[in-house]
Amino acid sequence: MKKERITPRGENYSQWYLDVIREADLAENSIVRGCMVIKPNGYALWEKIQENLGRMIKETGHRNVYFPIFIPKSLLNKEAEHVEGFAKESAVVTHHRLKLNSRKELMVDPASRLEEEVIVRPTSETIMYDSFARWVTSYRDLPILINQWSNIVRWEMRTRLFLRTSEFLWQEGHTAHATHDEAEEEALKMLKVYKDFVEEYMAVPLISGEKSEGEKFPGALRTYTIEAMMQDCKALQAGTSHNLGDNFAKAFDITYLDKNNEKKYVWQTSWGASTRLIGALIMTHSDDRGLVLPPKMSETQVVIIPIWKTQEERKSVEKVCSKIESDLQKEGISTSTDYRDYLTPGFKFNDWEKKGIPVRIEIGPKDVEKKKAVVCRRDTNEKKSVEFKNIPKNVKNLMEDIQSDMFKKAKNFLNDNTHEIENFEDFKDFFKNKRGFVKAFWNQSKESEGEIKYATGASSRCLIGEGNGKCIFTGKPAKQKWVFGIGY
RNA sequence: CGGGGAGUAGUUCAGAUGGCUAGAACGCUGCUUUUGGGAAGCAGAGGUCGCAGGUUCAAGUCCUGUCUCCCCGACCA
Repeated sequence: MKKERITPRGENYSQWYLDVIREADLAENSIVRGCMVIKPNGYALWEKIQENLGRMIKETGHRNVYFPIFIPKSLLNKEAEHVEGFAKESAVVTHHRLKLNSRKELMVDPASRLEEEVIVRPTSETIMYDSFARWVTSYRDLPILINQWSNIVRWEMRTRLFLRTSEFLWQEGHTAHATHDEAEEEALKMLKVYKDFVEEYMAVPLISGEKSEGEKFPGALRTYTIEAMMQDCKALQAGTSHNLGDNFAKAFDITYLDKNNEKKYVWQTSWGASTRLIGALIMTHSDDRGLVLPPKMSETQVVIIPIWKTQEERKSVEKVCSKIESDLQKEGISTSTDYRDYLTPGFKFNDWEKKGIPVRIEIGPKDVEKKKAVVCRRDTNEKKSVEFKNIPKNVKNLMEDIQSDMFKKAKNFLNDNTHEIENFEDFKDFFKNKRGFVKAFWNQSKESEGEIKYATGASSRCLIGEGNGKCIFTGKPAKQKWVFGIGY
């Protein structure tokens, strides 16, 4: 029996998002508050990120490390802004033992109270930089270029699968350099790596630039961001890269002797991207039939659906399927054939559409006879009949077409919903009725940012360029052009 | 932490003013017929009605307490 389609976008965007995740079997809420269970289909997406972003991180000279999940409270306390930024969302370990009480119930053993509480890492700057202080003594030890794949805990009040969970997976890079300029170059280089990965592999178009004072990372000198636009026109911060200046070097006493035997502080960067990227992928491309995956992010790129009535037909169809499957694999295309015999073809079509598999090939008795198969692309639902011998080449081209068409479609959407606005009345008017990115000149200050947010719900996303114009808020001459939007 | 809503089968929910053996749909198991866009019939399995008290001849339903979850805000990748 036909079930209702996935909730249409627009009516209830957040419900639609959750439906896509459920129907594609990516993840579910855990019984642990605010945490997420990532199921195999969802984890496969994370593995694509690890594989490709991970390779790009290594290619830029960084090596992987692992630091403890626990951070002594005293370490977290060392950088003033940093503490303040994370204090409100920390999970704290206070005891190390449980015991059974007289009713055989488990309880915390009060005798096991830790002398110093440890914090479950909300990010690893502090625990890593404590080590950096010992690793660095000479200019010859620099630069330090490391990366860590790990989980992170931030005790958020409100959570949402992939976008904001109390525990999430991420990658965090940490570097130390001899000079400010070298650190700045590194921060920008890694922002570029993120942008390249997200646009090229995930087909998610971005705007990128520096964050405002109010939005920057606690403890950073400057924060750079990549921002994506979701289909409800809200902005999603998809990754950040920070120039930490010498703030942490001073707090953790990370110093080296330079060529002139002078003691200097190091200059640092950190940068991270998380499972939120998966949320960005889902919200950028999915439609009312479910998830849509770009070929470069899909574990299975082509699914083959065999169709038969009689056992004889089944034999000849399966023979053709396995030939086509091996032909495709020779072209480097990952395939899967759905041989489940207790389901109808219609059910399977729908099943794989919900999962976002880029291309479906239908092969039945009619096709075997004509030596042609029906090839259907997920992103446009376009079907065509292709001769068996042409399938490998055809599908290979289709992979590239889908990848670039998905990017173009999302890019057009972003452009169509980006506007230039020059005065605050129009600005307020815009966010009253619509959503999207607004480019405007702005003399940034924490106070005006707060007032803009109060009046419109929008906040600055990033600085995108210089020029001459009038500040959107004060009307005074301004040189910086910013992008504003309603954020996730 | 503010404002709403909900806890009943694996899932989504229905069970009005208390009343017979607690229901449906989907899912699950078996058999049969099906199979080119979410198949159909028949037969089954599956429940401490969130938890703890109380009122009553009788509580999923009323009262008190308590816990949890969801949605919208404030906070954040």
